[in-house]
Amino acid sequence: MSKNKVNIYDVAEKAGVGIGTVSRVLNNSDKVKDDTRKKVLEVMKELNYRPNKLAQNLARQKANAVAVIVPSFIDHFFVEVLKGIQDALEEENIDLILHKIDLNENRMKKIMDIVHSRKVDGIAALTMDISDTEDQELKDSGIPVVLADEFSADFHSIYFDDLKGAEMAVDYLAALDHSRIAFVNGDINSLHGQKRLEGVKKSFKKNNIIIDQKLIKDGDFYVEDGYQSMQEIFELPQAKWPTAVFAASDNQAIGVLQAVEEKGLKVPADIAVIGYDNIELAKYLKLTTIWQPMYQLGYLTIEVLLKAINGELKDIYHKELELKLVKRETA
Amino acid sequence: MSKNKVNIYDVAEKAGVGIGTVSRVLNNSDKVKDDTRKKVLEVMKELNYRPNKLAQNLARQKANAVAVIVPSFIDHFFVEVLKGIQDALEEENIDLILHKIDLNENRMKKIMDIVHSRKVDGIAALTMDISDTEDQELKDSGIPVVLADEFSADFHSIYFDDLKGAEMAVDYLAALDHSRIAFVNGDINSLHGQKRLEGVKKSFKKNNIIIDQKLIKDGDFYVEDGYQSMQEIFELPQAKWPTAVFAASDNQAIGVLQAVEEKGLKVPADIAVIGYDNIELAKYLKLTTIWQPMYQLGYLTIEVLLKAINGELKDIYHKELELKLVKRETA
DNA sequence: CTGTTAGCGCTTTCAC
DNA sequence: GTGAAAGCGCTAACAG
Repeated sequence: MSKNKVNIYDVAEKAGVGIGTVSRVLNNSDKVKDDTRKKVLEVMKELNYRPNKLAQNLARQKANAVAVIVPSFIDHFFVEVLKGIQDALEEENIDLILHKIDLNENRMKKIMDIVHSRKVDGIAALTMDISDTEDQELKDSGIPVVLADEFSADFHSIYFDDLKGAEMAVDYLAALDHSRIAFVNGDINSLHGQKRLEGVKKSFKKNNIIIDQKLIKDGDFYVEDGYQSMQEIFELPQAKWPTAVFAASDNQAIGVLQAVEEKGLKVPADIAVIGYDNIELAKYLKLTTIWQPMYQLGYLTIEVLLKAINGELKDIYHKELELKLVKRETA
Repeated sequence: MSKNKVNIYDVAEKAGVGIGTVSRVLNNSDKVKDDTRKKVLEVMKELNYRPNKLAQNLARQKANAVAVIVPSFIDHFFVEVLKGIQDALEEENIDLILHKIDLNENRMKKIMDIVHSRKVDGIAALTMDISDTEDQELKDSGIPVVLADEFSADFHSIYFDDLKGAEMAVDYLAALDHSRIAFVNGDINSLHGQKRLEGVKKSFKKNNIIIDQKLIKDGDFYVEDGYQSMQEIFELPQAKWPTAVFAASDNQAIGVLQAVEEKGLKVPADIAVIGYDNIELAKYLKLTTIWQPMYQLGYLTIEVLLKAINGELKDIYHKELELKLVKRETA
């Protein structure tokens, strides 16, 4: 029977000290005589004592955990970010409570539930655009929040410049002498989708490319959406087909690649393809893409969140992470 | 200033009742007069009161959370499983605390730390083979544990039959008249690797295929390992090349596909490829593979864990999930 | 340096 | 039905 029911009183009694002293050695207080510390430590080991974190947390009014909120669809993008998050958290020995929030449900209510539960000291939200009307309640709660992959004037945020990224992609295609360029966009209702579209248009204008609305598709950021969009493009008269396509995510680029291949066309000879994200797989697919440093995003998000929790941040922290073009073989 | 500092006493006072009553309505106790309940509920809303879960948990001696332990490498396999886990958990409103554990570190110590922290009511461990010598301590702790994708006589476990799966894959290749078959295995030190190798050998024997050790590779379950293994195979004299390869994971199959393609060879005409897992991507790569129902694995794991936590499980639960061959175009 | 005491915010008997 | 009081296991003053 080693059902660990031993608590601080048991240790104190057996060591012949008060519980205050036990608590002190637990918290590495320097004001404990070496002898007593040693004695207490011994008893702890003997009894196989471990502090009850639930009790510690309640007494300290600190949860020693953060919530990470992800959209319901965990895809490659989030996996990369999560890795960064986990690594950053592990170094600090802080628990990661994973919550997923569907786009269609009452997000702010769920978030506020998390806040009020007191089970976390802070929140990292991935790709959650919080509308201005919603955010007041969250702001008022005073809980540290950092937005990853989303900008907000009201919260710490770490983000990429979607416009710039899209522009970069199309510029590259244009430099390769493509003038019939399709854009397979993701969710046009998201800020990401809108900004990327802006970037595409900006580049088109700059490079004197005439916009063909039939070559601009939107859907979502998944593989099937890319596949679907490309299928639709192939329904156009062949003369209208693009010589290059920019997909708003690597996932979609994979779908595009599939569709192109099924058509018996060659990449990049017949149709060049450039993606967005640089997920791990992109390397193996030899996909040219825009690299969003996702791991770094996750890691930095936590670093900032922990600083916020520790009150080390006076102002709202805003940071744009640099995008990079990764040239491989599809464009 | 809405910094939610309101507690059960505030509510009790304002409602003109004792804290016991407030607690009762909080817990939907039936022995509260409708009038008082209504009154208390009103005050709660008015004060925007939410129970402090930290305190609830301490008083109840229950964390309302489970730990999910994953290996440090979160790949597509785990993402699928995680989805199932999350869905199952969400229905029960239980928190998911994600821990990663590296293979090389002191796993049991980390696990026992989690156990003793009291922050979780149970543990779901993915792909963790717990050695017999280690498991005693965990068993003694009495905390509910369920192993996913790993069998153990001592713990609830939900698993696949690796031997059968590998056999199935090679049988299929043999039925396609392949007799020079390479096996690109994963970690040979893992039970999975060993069992799959057994399955391959069993099928070889059954189908009168002579084992060529040069065509049996091992490494790890990642893309690069598959790529690497295939490269090594291509270093053999061309006459020795296989006409088909079975990869122990879809990740590796992707690597194999790459290597084959770079060689200018056609799949499946020159070399057929079959994978293992059926990750989401497999569909788009048209990869023939052995389907391990990963989502179901995650979902069931949580269902079992919650039952164990609620004391609804008398015996150790063991369940083998069925594998299935998914025929697509690479073999 | 160390013991004692009062919380942390809730649940849960135990009386009335 | 409901209030009062005693924990849950720990931290953090407060004395000495």
